[in-house]
Amino acid sequence: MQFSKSTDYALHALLHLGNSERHNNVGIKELAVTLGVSESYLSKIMSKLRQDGIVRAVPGVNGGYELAKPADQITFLDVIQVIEGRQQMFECSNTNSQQHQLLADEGTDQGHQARRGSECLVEKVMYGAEQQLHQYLQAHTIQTVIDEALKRNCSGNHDKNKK
Amino acid sequence: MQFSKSTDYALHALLHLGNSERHNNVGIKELAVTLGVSESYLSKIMSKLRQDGIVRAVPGVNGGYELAKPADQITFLDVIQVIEGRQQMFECSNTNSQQHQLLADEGTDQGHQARRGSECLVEKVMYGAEQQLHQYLQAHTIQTVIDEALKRNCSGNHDKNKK
DNA sequence: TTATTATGGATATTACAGGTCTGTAATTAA
DNA sequence: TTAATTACAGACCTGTAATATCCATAATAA
Repeated sequence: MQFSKSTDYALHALLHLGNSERHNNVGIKELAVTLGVSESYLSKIMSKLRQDGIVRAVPGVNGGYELAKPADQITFLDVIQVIEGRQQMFECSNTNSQQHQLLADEGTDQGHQARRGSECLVEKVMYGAEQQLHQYLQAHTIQTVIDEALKRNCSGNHDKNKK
Repeated sequence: MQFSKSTDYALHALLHLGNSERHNNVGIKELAVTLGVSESYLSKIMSKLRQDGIVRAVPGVNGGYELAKPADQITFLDVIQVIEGRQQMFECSNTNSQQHQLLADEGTDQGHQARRGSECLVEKVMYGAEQQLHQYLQAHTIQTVIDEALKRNCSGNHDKNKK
């Protein structure tokens, strides 16, 4: 139950792109060095982001990556779903087990979402939890973090002159 | 980014125990058949639950498992953390990268929780999201689901006479 | 004591995250 | 046009964790 490193890389890469938006674009080499990860691997991740319309890539000399849309329109949820996939975090392994016969008996199939077969009550709770998570992740964007960083730098530097 | 099958098994097993609480305890054999999983594997999971004080186990003839505390005191979060572990879902891989030097500059180490080194802003967002998830999971217990099942059975049967 | 039941260790198997390498395509500078 | 640069796609490798089985052992009740 952990987010993959790829998600970590993706988020940090986007943060970097969002930060240096005045420069046209950033090459994979610079990104890789900044994040401390190999170019080969990072390029895989960037490709995914490109295929999903999060970044734009220009090949050739002086090419590189740039955000495909404003930083405040790229939510954490977007990024995570591109990298981790869109399958739900919990799926009941056997909705047909005796367990469900007992509990749901003949589970009133007008239920919530008319999923395949009778719905699992455990899955329902887990689904609700996931929605909570998604809601929060959707409310936070790349821009959110950039703003936070700027704020911190200002309030941090004005009397934090440690020399 | 998926919950393991073990978590699925654990939750369903506890649900079963909570349901047949009037009977003293339930053997691994019955549990395994009910859930449609092998005894060997399920017993590993039950052991974890026992070590964490979620269930009690009695060996010997007519032995088995029973809930170690009332079903409304066993939260989904409890169960998940026993099975999946208590590590946080997201950890920034390199807090010392150039990335963080740029963004956090010298990240004001009176920060939120005084974690090791300067705190990562990405991690901070992810941590917030995880808290949302935990909050929800903590509000739902084994009893919650049992109640839901009973409610559904009642309202489902009174005019759902499909024959 | 004996049958029963859970426990723990060892071991296999599989899937996947993480990562490297190579050749190809696209673009720009010369 | 050519050459250098850069992203792209695919094949491939590797270690680790999830899933699962089997067996020997300990504990308990009849």
